[in-house]
Amino acid sequence: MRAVERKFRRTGYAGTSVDDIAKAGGLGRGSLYAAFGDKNTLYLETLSAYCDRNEAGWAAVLDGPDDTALERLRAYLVKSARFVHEDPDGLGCMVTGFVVEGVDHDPRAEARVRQALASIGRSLTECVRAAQRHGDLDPEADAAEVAHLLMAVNRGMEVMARAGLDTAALDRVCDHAFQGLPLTARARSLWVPRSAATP
Amino acid sequence: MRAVERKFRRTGYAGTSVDDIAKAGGLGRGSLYAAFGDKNTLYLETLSAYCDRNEAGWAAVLDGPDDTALERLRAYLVKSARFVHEDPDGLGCMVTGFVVEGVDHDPRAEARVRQALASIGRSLTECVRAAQRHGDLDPEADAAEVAHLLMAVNRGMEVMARAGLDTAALDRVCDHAFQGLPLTARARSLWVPRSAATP
DNA sequence: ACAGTTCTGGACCGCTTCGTCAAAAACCCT
DNA sequence: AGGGTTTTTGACGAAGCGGTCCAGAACTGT
Repeated sequence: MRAVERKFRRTGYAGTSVDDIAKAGGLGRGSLYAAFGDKNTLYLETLSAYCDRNEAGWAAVLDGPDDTALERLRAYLVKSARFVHEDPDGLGCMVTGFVVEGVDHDPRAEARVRQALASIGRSLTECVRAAQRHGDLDPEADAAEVAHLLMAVNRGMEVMARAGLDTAALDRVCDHAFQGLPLTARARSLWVPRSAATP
Repeated sequence: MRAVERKFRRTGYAGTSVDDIAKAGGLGRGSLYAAFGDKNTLYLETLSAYCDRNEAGWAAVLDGPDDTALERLRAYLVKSARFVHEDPDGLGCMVTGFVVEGVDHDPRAEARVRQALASIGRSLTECVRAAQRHGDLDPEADAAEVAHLLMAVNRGMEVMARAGLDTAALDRVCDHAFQGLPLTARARSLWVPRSAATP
Protein backbone atom coordinates (compact mmCIF):
# COMPACT_ATOMS: atom_id res chain seq x y z
CA MET A 1 0.00 0.00 0.00
CA ARG A 2 2.10 2.80 -1.34
CA ALA A 3 -0.28 5.63 -0.37
CA VAL A 4 -0.07 4.58 3.27
CA GLU A 5 3.70 4.69 3.12
CA ARG A 6 3.58 8.20 1.71
CA LYS A 7 1.15 9.29 4.40
CA PHE A 8 3.50 7.99 7.09
CA ARG A 9 6.44 9.67 5.41
CA ARG A 10 4.54 12.93 5.23
CA THR A 11 3.31 13.18 8.80
CA GLY A 12 5.32 10.65 10.76
CA TYR A 13 4.06 7.88 13.01
CA ALA A 14 2.60 9.94 15.83
CA GLY A 15 1.20 12.52 13.43
CA THR A 16 -0.75 9.98 11.41
CA SER A 17 -4.08 8.63 12.66
CA VAL A 18 -5.53 5.31 11.63
CA ASP A 19 -8.37 7.20 9.98
CA ASP A 20 -5.84 9.05 7.85
CA ILE A 21 -4.28 5.75 6.88
CA ALA A 22 -7.62 4.19 6.04
CA LYS A 23 -8.52 7.19 3.91
CA ALA A 24 -5.13 7.13 2.19
CA GLY A 25 -5.30 3.40 1.61
CA GLY A 26 -8.87 3.60 0.37
CA LEU A 27 -10.29 1.04 2.75
CA GLY A 28 -12.08 0.91 6.07
CA ARG A 29 -10.61 0.69 9.53
CA GLY A 30 -11.82 -2.86 10.08
CA SER A 31 -10.04 -4.12 7.01
CA LEU A 32 -6.85 -2.48 8.14
CA TYR A 33 -7.02 -4.07 11.56
CA ALA A 34 -7.95 -7.43 10.04
CA ALA A 35 -4.87 -7.28 7.85
CA PHE A 36 -2.36 -5.89 10.36
CA GLY A 37 -3.97 -6.00 13.80
CA ASP A 38 -2.24 -2.92 15.07
CA LYS A 39 -1.14 0.56 14.11
CA ASN A 40 2.36 -0.35 15.23
CA THR A 41 2.47 -3.49 13.12
CA LEU A 42 0.98 -1.65 10.17
CA TYR A 43 3.75 0.92 10.44
CA LEU A 44 6.37 -1.77 10.83
CA GLU A 45 5.10 -3.60 7.75
CA THR A 46 5.07 -0.39 5.73
CA LEU A 47 8.54 0.52 6.93
CA SER A 48 9.84 -2.93 6.16
CA ALA A 49 8.49 -2.86 2.62
CA TYR A 50 10.02 0.58 2.16
CA CYS A 51 13.36 -0.71 3.41
CA ASP A 52 13.21 -3.61 0.99
CA ARG A 53 12.80 -1.27 -1.96
CA ASN A 54 15.41 1.12 -0.59
CA GLU A 55 18.07 -1.51 -0.06
CA ALA A 56 17.44 -2.96 -3.50
CA GLY A 57 17.48 0.48 -5.09
CA TRP A 58 20.82 1.45 -3.61
CA ALA A 59 22.28 -1.94 -4.35
CA ALA A 60 21.26 -1.48 -7.99
CA VAL A 61 23.02 1.88 -8.01
CA LEU A 62 26.17 0.55 -6.35
CA ASP A 63 26.65 -2.94 -7.74
CA GLY A 64 28.84 -3.30 -10.79
CA PRO A 65 32.34 -3.75 -12.14
CA ASP A 66 35.44 -2.20 -10.62
CA ASP A 67 36.16 0.21 -13.44
CA THR A 68 32.94 2.17 -12.92
CA ALA A 69 32.84 1.90 -9.13
CA LEU A 70 33.89 5.49 -8.57
CA GLU A 71 31.21 6.68 -10.99
CA ARG A 72 28.69 4.67 -9.03
CA LEU A 73 29.79 6.28 -5.78
CA ARG A 74 29.30 9.60 -7.46
CA ALA A 75 25.87 8.48 -8.62
CA TYR A 76 25.07 7.56 -5.02
CA LEU A 77 25.89 11.09 -3.93
CA VAL A 78 24.00 12.70 -6.80
CA LYS A 79 20.93 10.60 -6.15
CA SER A 80 21.20 11.43 -2.44
CA ALA A 81 21.37 15.12 -3.24
CA ARG A 82 18.22 14.95 -5.36
CA PHE A 83 16.25 12.46 -3.33
CA VAL A 84 13.93 14.91 -1.59
CA HIS A 85 13.43 17.45 -4.35
CA GLU A 86 12.73 14.72 -6.91
CA ASP A 87 9.84 13.48 -4.85
CA PRO A 88 6.56 15.04 -6.06
CA ASP A 89 5.73 16.12 -2.52
CA GLY A 90 9.25 16.67 -1.28
CA LEU A 91 9.02 13.68 1.03
CA GLY A 92 12.21 12.40 2.61
CA CYS A 93 13.41 8.91 3.37
CA MET A 94 11.17 6.92 5.70
CA VAL A 95 14.20 5.54 7.50
CA THR A 96 15.38 9.03 8.39
CA GLY A 97 11.87 9.88 9.48
CA PHE A 98 11.68 6.89 11.76
CA VAL A 99 15.15 7.37 13.21
CA VAL A 100 14.58 11.03 14.00
CA GLU A 101 10.98 10.87 15.17
CA GLY A 102 11.64 9.69 18.67
CA VAL A 103 14.01 7.87 20.95
CA ASP A 104 11.47 5.38 22.22
CA HIS A 105 11.38 3.09 19.22
CA ASP A 106 9.50 -0.10 18.61
CA PRO A 107 12.37 -2.60 18.81
CA ARG A 108 11.16 -4.51 15.74
CA ALA A 109 11.15 -1.37 13.63
CA GLU A 110 14.51 -0.33 15.00
CA ALA A 111 15.96 -3.72 14.12
CA ARG A 112 14.56 -3.51 10.61
CA VAL A 113 16.03 -0.06 10.11
CA ARG A 114 19.44 -1.12 11.39
CA GLN A 115 19.35 -4.02 8.99
CA ALA A 116 18.55 -1.64 6.12
CA LEU A 117 21.40 0.67 7.06
CA ALA A 118 23.74 -2.28 7.38
CA SER A 119 22.71 -3.47 3.94
CA ILE A 120 23.33 -0.08 2.33
CA GLY A 121 26.58 0.14 4.25
CA ARG A 122 27.64 -3.20 2.82
CA SER A 123 26.79 -2.13 -0.74
CA LEU A 124 28.74 1.08 -0.24
CA THR A 125 31.73 -0.61 1.36
CA GLU A 126 31.91 -3.11 -1.47
CA CYS A 127 31.74 -0.32 -4.02
CA VAL A 128 34.49 1.58 -2.23
CA ARG A 129 36.64 -1.56 -2.26
CA ALA A 130 35.96 -1.94 -5.99
CA ALA A 131 37.09 1.63 -6.57
CA GLN A 132 40.20 0.92 -4.50
CA ARG A 133 40.97 -2.19 -6.55
CA HIS A 134 40.67 -0.13 -9.71
CA GLY A 135 43.07 2.46 -8.37
CA ASP A 136 40.54 5.27 -8.04
CA LEU A 137 40.46 5.48 -4.26
CA ASP A 138 43.39 5.42 -1.85
CA PRO A 139 43.92 1.73 -1.01
CA GLU A 140 45.02 2.75 2.49
CA ALA A 141 41.61 4.15 3.35
CA ASP A 142 39.28 2.03 5.47
CA ALA A 143 36.43 1.18 3.10
CA ALA A 144 33.83 0.85 5.84
CA GLU A 145 34.73 4.25 7.25
CA VAL A 146 34.46 5.88 3.85
CA ALA A 147 31.11 4.16 3.46
CA HIS A 148 29.98 5.61 6.78
CA LEU A 149 31.02 9.05 5.64
CA LEU A 150 29.04 8.65 2.44
CA MET A 151 26.00 7.51 4.40
CA ALA A 152 26.32 10.51 6.69
CA VAL A 153 26.55 12.87 3.73
CA ASN A 154 23.51 11.18 2.24
CA ARG A 155 21.44 11.71 5.39
CA GLY A 156 22.82 15.18 5.88
CA MET A 157 21.91 16.35 2.41
CA GLU A 158 18.44 14.95 2.96
CA VAL A 159 17.99 16.97 6.14
CA MET A 160 19.31 20.07 4.44
CA ALA A 161 16.92 19.49 1.54
CA ARG A 162 14.02 19.14 3.97
CA ALA A 163 15.19 22.34 5.60
CA GLY A 164 14.84 24.14 2.30
CA LEU A 165 18.27 24.01 0.66
CA ASP A 166 17.67 24.08 -3.08
CA THR A 167 18.76 21.54 -5.66
CA ALA A 168 21.59 23.62 -7.09
CA ALA A 169 23.20 24.13 -3.69
CA LEU A 170 22.78 20.45 -2.89
CA ASP A 171 24.47 19.49 -6.15
CA ARG A 172 27.38 21.66 -5.15
CA VAL A 173 27.52 20.02 -1.72
CA CYS A 174 27.55 16.70 -3.50
CA ASP A 175 30.45 17.84 -5.70
CA HIS A 176 32.49 18.92 -2.69
CA ALA A 177 31.72 15.67 -0.90
CA PHE A 178 32.89 13.69 -3.89
CA GLN A 179 36.07 15.72 -4.25
CA GLY A 180 36.62 15.12 -0.55
CA LEU A 181 36.85 11.36 -1.04
CA PRO A 182 40.39 9.94 -0.82
CA LEU A 183 40.75 9.92 -4.60
CA THR A 184 44.01 8.80 -6.13
CA ALA A 185 45.87 11.29 -8.32
CA ARG A 186 44.75 9.37 -11.40
CA ALA A 187 41.08 9.48 -10.46
CA ARG A 188 41.36 13.13 -9.55
CA SER A 189 42.84 14.03 -12.90
CA LEU A 190 40.04 12.14 -14.64
CA TRP A 191 37.25 13.68 -12.59
CA VAL A 192 38.57 17.22 -12.34
CA PRO A 193 39.38 18.05 -15.98
CA ARG A 194 41.17 21.30 -15.24
CA SER A 195 42.64 21.98 -11.85
CA ALA A 196 44.85 24.79 -10.62
CA ALA A 197 46.55 22.44 -8.17
CA THR A 198 49.36 21.16 -10.41
CA PRO A 199 51.36 24.08 -11.92
CA MET B 1 11.55 25.77 30.44
CA ARG B 2 14.31 23.33 29.63
CA ALA B 3 12.39 20.18 30.60
CA VAL B 4 9.70 21.03 28.07
CA GLU B 5 12.29 21.40 25.35
CA ARG B 6 13.73 18.00 26.19
CA LYS B 7 10.28 16.43 26.15
CA PHE B 8 9.68 17.86 22.68
CA ARG B 9 13.07 16.68 21.52
CA ARG B 10 12.40 13.22 22.87
CA THR B 11 8.98 12.58 21.39
CA GLY B 12 8.51 15.24 18.73
CA TYR B 13 5.66 17.68 18.32
CA ALA B 14 2.88 15.27 17.39
CA GLY B 15 4.06 12.70 19.90
CA THR B 16 3.94 15.08 22.86
CA SER B 17 0.67 15.90 24.55
CA VAL B 18 0.01 19.07 26.49
CA ASP B 19 -0.39 16.96 29.62
CA ASP B 20 3.10 15.58 29.07
CA ILE B 21 4.39 19.11 28.72
CA ALA B 22 2.58 20.29 31.84
CA LYS B 23 3.98 17.35 33.79
CA ALA B 24 7.47 17.97 32.44
CA GLY B 25 7.27 21.68 33.13
CA GLY B 26 5.84 21.11 36.58
CA LEU B 27 2.77 23.30 36.17
CA GLY B 28 -0.87 22.92 35.24
CA ARG B 29 -2.48 23.10 31.83
CA GLY B 30 -4.17 26.41 32.49
CA SER B 31 -0.92 28.12 33.32
CA LEU B 32 0.60 26.83 30.12
CA TYR B 33 -2.27 28.14 28.05
CA ALA B 34 -2.27 31.43 29.91
CA ALA B 35 1.40 31.88 29.10
CA PHE B 36 1.40 30.65 25.50
CA GLY B 37 -2.20 30.27 24.42
CA ASP B 38 -1.54 27.37 22.13
CA LYS B 39 0.38 24.14 21.81
CA ASN B 40 1.73 25.41 18.51
CA THR B 41 2.94 28.66 20.00
CA LEU B 42 4.41 26.88 23.00
CA TYR B 43 6.37 24.67 20.64
CA LEU B 44 7.43 27.65 18.58
CA GLU B 45 8.64 29.48 21.66
CA THR B 46 10.55 26.45 22.88
CA LEU B 47 12.07 25.93 19.45
CA SER B 48 13.04 29.56 19.19
CA ALA B 49 14.78 29.53 22.56
CA TYR B 50 16.57 26.36 21.54
CA CYS B 51 17.68 27.99 18.30
CA ASP B 52 18.99 31.00 20.21
CA ARG B 53 21.23 28.81 22.33
CA ASN B 54 22.22 26.70 19.36
CA GLU B 55 23.24 29.63 17.19
CA ALA B 56 25.19 31.17 20.03
CA GLY B 57 26.84 27.88 20.85
CA TRP B 58 28.07 27.26 17.33
CA ALA B 59 29.13 30.86 16.95
CA ALA B 60 31.22 30.50 20.10
CA VAL B 61 32.86 27.41 18.62
CA LEU B 62 33.49 29.04 15.25
CA ASP B 63 34.38 32.64 16.02
CA GLY B 64 38.05 33.49 16.46
CA PRO B 65 41.29 34.47 14.78
CA ASP B 66 42.39 33.25 11.37
CA ASP B 67 45.29 31.14 12.59
CA THR B 68 43.06 28.75 14.52
CA ALA B 69 40.15 28.77 12.07
CA LEU B 70 40.89 25.32 10.72
CA GLU B 71 41.08 23.94 14.24
CA ARG B 72 37.70 25.47 14.92
CA LEU B 73 36.24 23.83 11.83
CA ARG B 74 37.62 20.58 13.12
CA ALA B 75 36.07 21.30 16.53
CA TYR B 76 32.76 21.89 14.78
CA LEU B 77 32.96 18.44 13.22
CA VAL B 78 34.07 16.76 16.43
CA LYS B 79 31.28 18.37 18.41
CA SER B 80 28.82 17.37 15.70
CA ALA B 81 30.02 13.80 15.87
CA ARG B 82 29.50 13.67 19.62
CA PHE B 83 26.36 15.76 19.89
CA VAL B 84 23.89 12.91 20.30
CA HIS B 85 25.94 10.51 22.37
CA GLU B 86 27.01 13.24 24.75
CA ASP B 87 23.42 13.98 25.61
CA PRO B 88 22.39 12.09 28.76
CA ASP B 89 19.34 10.70 26.95
CA GLY B 90 20.81 10.54 23.47
CA LEU B 91 18.55 13.33 22.29
CA GLY B 92 19.30 14.93 18.94
CA CYS B 93 19.06 18.50 17.74
CA MET B 94 15.60 20.01 17.97
CA VAL B 95 16.07 21.68 14.59
CA THR B 96 16.65 18.33 12.93
CA GLY B 97 13.66 16.94 14.75
CA PHE B 98 11.44 19.75 13.55
CA VAL B 99 12.70 19.65 9.98
CA VAL B 100 12.24 15.90 9.66
CA GLU B 101 8.99 15.50 11.57
CA GLY B 102 6.67 16.54 8.79
CA VAL B 103 6.30 18.51 5.61
CA ASP B 104 3.33 20.56 6.77
CA HIS B 105 5.17 22.99 8.98
CA ASP B 106 3.97 25.94 10.97
CA PRO B 107 5.37 28.78 8.85
CA ARG B 108 6.60 30.70 11.90
CA ALA B 109 8.59 27.72 13.14
CA GLU B 110 9.91 27.04 9.67
CA ALA B 111 11.05 30.65 9.37
CA ARG B 112 12.76 30.47 12.75
CA VAL B 113 14.58 27.30 11.80
CA ARG B 114 15.73 28.71 8.49
CA GLN B 115 17.05 31.72 10.32
CA ALA B 116 18.97 29.45 12.68
CA LEU B 117 20.46 27.46 9.83
CA ALA B 118 21.37 30.66 8.04
CA SER B 119 23.08 31.92 11.18
CA ILE B 120 25.12 28.76 11.59
CA GLY B 121 25.87 28.85 7.88
CA ARG B 122 27.19 32.38 8.26
CA SER B 123 29.40 31.43 11.20
CA LEU B 124 30.75 28.49 9.24
CA THR B 125 31.30 30.46 6.05
CA GLU B 126 33.18 33.12 7.94
CA CYS B 127 35.33 30.49 9.61
CA VAL B 128 36.07 28.87 6.26
CA ARG B 129 37.08 32.28 4.88
CA ALA B 130 39.34 32.78 7.87
CA ALA B 131 41.00 29.44 7.23
CA GLN B 132 41.42 30.42 3.59
CA ARG B 133 43.01 33.72 4.56
CA HIS B 134 45.44 31.86 6.76
CA GLY B 135 46.38 29.53 3.93
CA ASP B 136 44.86 26.40 5.44
CA LEU B 137 42.03 25.94 2.96
CA ASP B 138 42.16 26.25 -0.81
CA PRO B 139 41.38 29.91 -1.56
CA GLU B 140 39.62 28.85 -4.77
CA ALA B 141 36.94 26.93 -2.89
CA ASP B 142 33.57 28.59 -2.44
CA ALA B 143 33.34 29.21 1.29
CA ALA B 144 29.55 29.02 1.41
CA GLU B 145 29.55 25.70 -0.39
CA VAL B 146 32.13 24.25 1.97
CA ALA B 147 29.98 25.54 4.82
CA HIS B 148 26.97 23.75 3.37
CA LEU B 149 28.95 20.55 3.14
CA LEU B 150 29.98 20.89 6.77
CA MET B 151 26.38 21.48 7.79
CA ALA B 152 25.29 18.43 5.84
CA VAL B 153 27.96 16.29 7.50
CA ASN B 154 26.83 17.64 10.86
CA ARG B 155 23.19 16.66 10.26
CA GLY B 156 24.22 13.38 8.70
CA MET B 157 26.37 12.32 11.63
CA GLU B 158 23.49 13.20 13.93
CA VAL B 159 21.10 10.96 12.02
CA MET B 160 23.66 8.16 11.98
CA ALA B 161 24.14 8.58 15.71
CA ARG B 162 20.40 8.40 16.27
CA ALA B 163 20.38 5.29 14.11
CA GLY B 164 22.84 3.67 16.47
CA LEU B 165 26.29 4.35 15.02
CA ASP B 166 28.69 4.42 17.97
CA THR B 167 30.98 7.24 19.04
CA ALA B 168 34.16 5.62 17.77
CA ALA B 169 32.76 5.14 14.27
CA LEU B 170 31.42 8.68 14.28
CA ASP B 171 34.82 10.04 15.25
CA ARG B 172 36.27 8.23 12.28
CA VAL B 173 33.60 9.67 10.00
CA CYS B 174 34.50 13.06 11.38
CA ASP B 175 38.18 12.47 10.60
CA HIS B 176 37.44 11.49 7.04
CA ALA B 177 35.17 14.49 6.58
CA PHE B 178 37.90 16.78 7.84
CA GLN B 179 40.52 15.20 5.58
CA GLY B 180 38.05 15.68 2.75
CA LEU B 181 38.07 19.44 3.13
CA PRO B 182 40.04 21.31 0.45
CA LEU B 183 43.07 21.60 2.72
CA THR B 184 46.20 23.24 1.38
CA ALA B 185 49.37 21.16 1.32
CA ARG B 186 50.66 23.12 4.30
CA ALA B 187 47.58 22.46 6.40
CA ARG B 188 47.57 18.82 5.37
CA SER B 189 51.17 18.36 6.44
CA LEU B 190 50.36 19.93 9.79
CA TRP B 191 47.21 17.90 10.41
CA VAL B 192 48.39 14.60 9.00
CA PRO B 193 51.80 14.15 10.65
CA ARG B 194 52.81 11.14 8.56
CA SER B 195 51.25 10.50 5.20
CA ALA B 196 52.11 7.96 2.50
CA ALA B 197 50.98 10.33 -0.22
CA THR B 198 54.27 12.15 -0.87
CA PRO B 199 57.04 9.64 -1.67
C1' DA C 1 -27.77 -20.22 -9.54
C1' DC C 2 -26.58 -20.73 -5.01
C1' DA C 3 -24.63 -21.82 -0.44
C1' DG C 4 -20.46 -21.03 2.00
C1' DT C 5 -16.66 -18.39 2.80
C1' DT C 6 -13.94 -14.19 2.79
C1' DC C 7 -13.58 -9.49 2.78
C1' DT C 8 -15.21 -4.69 3.45
C1' DG C 9 -16.85 -0.54 5.77
C1' DG C 10 -18.80 2.27 8.95
C1' DA C 11 -20.98 2.46 13.51
C1' DC C 12 -19.51 2.02 18.07
C1' DC C 13 -16.70 2.10 22.65
C1' DG C 14 -13.70 3.70 26.03
C1' DC C 15 -9.92 6.58 26.43
C1' DT C 16 -6.95 10.49 25.42
C1' DT C 17 -6.50 14.78 23.29
C1' DC C 18 -6.61 20.07 23.21
C1' DG C 19 -8.39 24.01 25.06
C1' DT C 20 -11.48 26.59 28.72
C1' DC C 21 -12.91 28.13 33.17
C1' DA C 22 -14.03 29.11 37.84
C1' DA C 23 -12.22 28.35 42.25
C1' DA C 24 -8.33 28.43 45.20
C1' DA C 25 -3.73 29.55 46.34
C1' DA C 26 0.09 32.74 46.25
C1' DC C 27 1.77 37.05 46.06
C1' DC C 28 2.27 42.16 46.79
C1' DC C 29 2.17 46.62 48.66
C1' DT C 30 1.18 49.54 52.25
C1' DA D 1 -2.18 42.08 58.79
C1' DG D 2 -5.21 42.40 55.15
C1' DG D 3 -7.52 43.68 50.65
C1' DG D 4 -6.71 43.30 45.89
C1' DT D 5 -4.42 41.37 42.16
C1' DT D 6 -2.10 37.89 39.82
C1' DT D 7 -1.06 33.08 39.16
C1' DT D 8 -1.95 28.16 39.55
C1' DT D 9 -4.80 24.44 39.41
C1' DG D 10 -7.56 20.43 38.53
C1' DA D 11 -12.09 19.54 36.81
C1' DC D 12 -14.70 19.89 32.59
C1' DG D 13 -16.45 19.47 27.52
C1' DA D 14 -16.14 18.61 22.78
C1' DA D 15 -13.47 16.39 19.53
C1' DG D 16 -10.34 12.94 18.02
C1' DC D 17 -7.84 8.87 19.06
C1' DG D 18 -6.93 3.54 18.60
C1' DG D 19 -9.23 -0.62 18.48
C1' DT D 20 -13.59 -3.83 18.12
C1' DC D 21 -17.43 -5.66 15.90
C1' DC D 22 -20.95 -7.15 12.93
C1' DA D 23 -24.14 -6.57 8.99
C1' DG D 24 -23.77 -6.81 4.28
C1' DA D 25 -21.09 -6.95 -0.10
C1' DA D 26 -18.09 -9.70 -3.00
C1' DC D 27 -16.16 -13.65 -4.29
C1' DT D 28 -15.49 -18.78 -4.57
C1' DG D 29 -16.39 -23.56 -6.45
C1' DT D 30 -19.63 -26.43 -8.41
